[in-house]
Amino acid sequence: MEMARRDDQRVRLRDVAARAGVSVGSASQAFGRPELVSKEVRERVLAAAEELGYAGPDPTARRLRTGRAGALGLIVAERLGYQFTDPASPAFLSGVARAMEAGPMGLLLIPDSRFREAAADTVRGAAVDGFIVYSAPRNDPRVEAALARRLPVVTVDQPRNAPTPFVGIDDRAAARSAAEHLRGLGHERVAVLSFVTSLDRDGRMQLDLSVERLAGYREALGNAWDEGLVRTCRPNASEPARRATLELMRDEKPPSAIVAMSDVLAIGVLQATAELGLSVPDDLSLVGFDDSPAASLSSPRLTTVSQPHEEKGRLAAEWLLQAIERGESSPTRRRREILPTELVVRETTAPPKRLRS
Amino acid sequence: MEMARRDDQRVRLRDVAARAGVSVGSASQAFGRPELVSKEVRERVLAAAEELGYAGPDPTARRLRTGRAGALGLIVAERLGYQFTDPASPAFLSGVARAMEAGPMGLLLIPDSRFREAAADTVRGAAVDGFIVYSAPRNDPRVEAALARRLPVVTVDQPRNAPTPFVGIDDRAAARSAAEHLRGLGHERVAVLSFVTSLDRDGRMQLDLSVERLAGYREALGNAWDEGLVRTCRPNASEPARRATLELMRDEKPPSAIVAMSDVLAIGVLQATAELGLSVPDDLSLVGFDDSPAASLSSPRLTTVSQPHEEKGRLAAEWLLQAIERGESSPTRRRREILPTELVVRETTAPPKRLRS
DNA sequence: CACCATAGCTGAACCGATTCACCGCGATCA
DNA sequence: TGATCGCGGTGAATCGGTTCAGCTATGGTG
Repeated sequence: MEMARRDDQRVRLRDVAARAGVSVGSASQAFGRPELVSKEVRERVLAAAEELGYAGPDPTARRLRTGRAGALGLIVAERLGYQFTDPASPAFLSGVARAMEAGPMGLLLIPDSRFREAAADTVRGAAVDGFIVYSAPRNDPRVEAALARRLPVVTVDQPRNAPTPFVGIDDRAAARSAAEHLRGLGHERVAVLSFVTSLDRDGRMQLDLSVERLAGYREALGNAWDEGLVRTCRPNASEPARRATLELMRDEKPPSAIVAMSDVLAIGVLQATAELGLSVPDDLSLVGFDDSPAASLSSPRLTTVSQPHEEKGRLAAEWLLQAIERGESSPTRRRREILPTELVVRETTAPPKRLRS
Repeated sequence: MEMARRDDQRVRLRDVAARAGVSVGSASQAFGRPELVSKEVRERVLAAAEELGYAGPDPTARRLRTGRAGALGLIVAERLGYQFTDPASPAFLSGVARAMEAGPMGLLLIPDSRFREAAADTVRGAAVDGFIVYSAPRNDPRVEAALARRLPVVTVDQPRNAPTPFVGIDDRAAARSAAEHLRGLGHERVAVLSFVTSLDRDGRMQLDLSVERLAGYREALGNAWDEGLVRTCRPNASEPARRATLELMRDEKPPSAIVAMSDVLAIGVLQATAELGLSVPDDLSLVGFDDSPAASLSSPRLTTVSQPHEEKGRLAAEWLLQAIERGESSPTRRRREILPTELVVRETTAPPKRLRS
C-alpha cells in the first residue's frame, strides 16, 4: 500500500469555517472577538476547530494583518554563548521581563555572532515591534540595522551617542567614587583592571563604557595614576584577571590596591591573591564594579560599586512599550535617564600597610 | 498651514519597485535572490530603496509567504523575573545559543507569568518554528499550548513524560551519588534541602525533577534517611536555605551533613553556618547540585554534582533545528538522551566529628 | 535566414488571517 | 401597519511580501 505522503495540509481558518457552516469572517470573530458573534456560532466554530485539530489562528498571518509583531527585540552585547558569564545580564533581563509581564509579549534575543553581518541580518529580519540595544559597541552593524528598521529603539549603557532614548549610569562618576575611596584610604599605587577598549579605524574608542570608567579612575587617582599599572582583561572573566594580578603582584613594586571594572574581574583578583598567599585587604585592597550576587558571596566580601541593573531593564522596556503603544514609527523622543550608583564598602578595602602602625 | 498629519505611509516594496521602474517581482528578487536579476536592476532597486528609506522586505509578510518564522521559542520554567537567579539557566542558554549560531535565527523567550493562561496565550501567538520546553512543571498550560501548535517540540529536564524528544539527566542517580558520598564518609544524620514538590488535584507530583532527586537521596541514605530532616526551600534561592539551615542546626540533635538540590541552596547553607560560627566541613558536611560557577568560588569550595547544562541546551536546539529543517509538522521522533553527571568532591565534605580522633 | 536556447522581466496567484461596509430579518414603536 | 433599529452574519478587500508560469528580446547555431 502506498503511503499517503501528501503534505498533511495544515488546517486553515477557512476549513474550520466550512466545517462549522459559517463564513470565515464569523470564524475569525469567534476566536478573536467572541463578543461579536452569537453563542451558538461561537460554539460551533470551536467544536469544528477541535475536531479538525486547529490550534487557533496562525500568528504570522494575524500579525501581517494587524501590524503588530507581539515581541520586543533585545540586542545583546556579546555572542550569546558568553553573554551570561557576567551576572549583570541576568539582572538586566529580569528588569525587562518584569516590565513586560503586563502584556502577552515575547522577548526576542538577538545575540552577536562571529559574523557580524549575519547578526545584522537577523536584526533586519526580526519580527518585532521595537528594539532594546543593550551595551553594544559603537560601530555595531546590528545597531544600524535596528535604526534603519524605523521602529522604536531604546539604548542602554552603550553606545552613548545613539539617536534614541537612553538609559544608563554615570560610569565616569561611578568609577571615580571607587578610586576616590582608595585614595581616601591612602593608597598611592593603584592598579586598574580594564575591559577591552579597542579603537576603530578613525581612532575613536568603541566601548564608551570602558573609556568612561577609565577616565573616572584616572581623574580620582590623580598622581597615583600610573599608566603602567593598567591591565586589559579579555574576555571579561575571572581567568584573565587572575593572570593579570599574578603578574602585577610579582612585580618588584606591586600595587597596594586594585580597581576592577567588574566584579567578575575582582573575583579573579581574589583567586590570584589566594594562590599567592596574600591577604585581602591587608596586603592588597580591591574594589569591584556591579555589586553582583557574587560580590557578597565571596570571601572576603567585595567592596564594589553598585548599579541598578534591573532598574535599567525595567525602564528601557517600559519606554519601549510606551513608544509602541503610541505607535511611534521611529526613535523620536530623546529621553535620557542616568540612574544613580553607589559605592558599597565591604571587606576588601583598608588602608595600605605602611600607614598602619 | 495645516500640518500634514497623514500617517507617514510606510514604504512598501511596490513603492520601491515603482520608483526603480521595475515590477514588484523583480524588486523582490533584487533583495531576496540577487542572482536572478541583472546587475543593473539590482542597483536601481537598491538605490530606490535607499532614497525612499526602505529598510528591506517586511519580515512578517515575508514569513507569511515563506512559512518560516525564523525563530525558536524557549519556554522557560519560572517567571522571567526569577529565572536567572539560578546560574543553571544561563549555562543552558549558552548551549542553545551555540547551536543556533549557524543560522540567522532568533530566540524567543517565553517566561511564565503570574497568570498562567496568559502565558499560554503567548505560546499560542508566538511566531516561531518550534519550541524548546525547559524544565516546566508537569501541568503547565504553556506546554499543552505548544503541543497543540503542531510544531516540533523538544523537552529538557521536565516534564519527563512529554510526548516529544527529551534531553535530561538521571536526576535520581545523580542525587544518589551525592548522598552515597556522605554515607561513605560515615554520616548518619543527613538533612535534605529540597525544591518545591507540590501536588496537583490528582495527587501527582508536578515537578519530576524534585521528586526524582528526593527519591535518589532516600535510596542512598537508607536508614540515615529521616523525613523530619527534609526542608522545602521556596523559592530556589540562598535565603530560604539559610533560614532552613539555621533552624536545623539549632535543633537539639542537628544533622552532621546536608544535601541540597542546588548550589544556590548550598550557598545559603554556607551563609547560615558562617553566622552560627560553625565550620564546614568540620561541623557540617555539605553537597550541592549543579556545579555552577559559584560552587568553585565559594569558600570553602563546594562539593557538588556536576551536570552538563550547556550540553543540554546545545543538544535540544540541535534536534529542534533538525526537525524544522526536515519540515516535521509535529513532535514525532522520540529521541531520548540522558546525559552523564559527576560528583565533584571539593572542600565541603569530610567524615563527621565523632569519627575523627 | 529560420530556429532555438537562454537570460531577464512581468504580473498574478497566493500565504492565512482581520476588518468593515453592507444586508436580511425579527422586534419595537408610533 | 409601516418605519426604524440593531443584532448577527457575510464576503470582499487588505496586510506586504514571494514565487512561478509565461513572455520578450537577444545571441548563437547550422
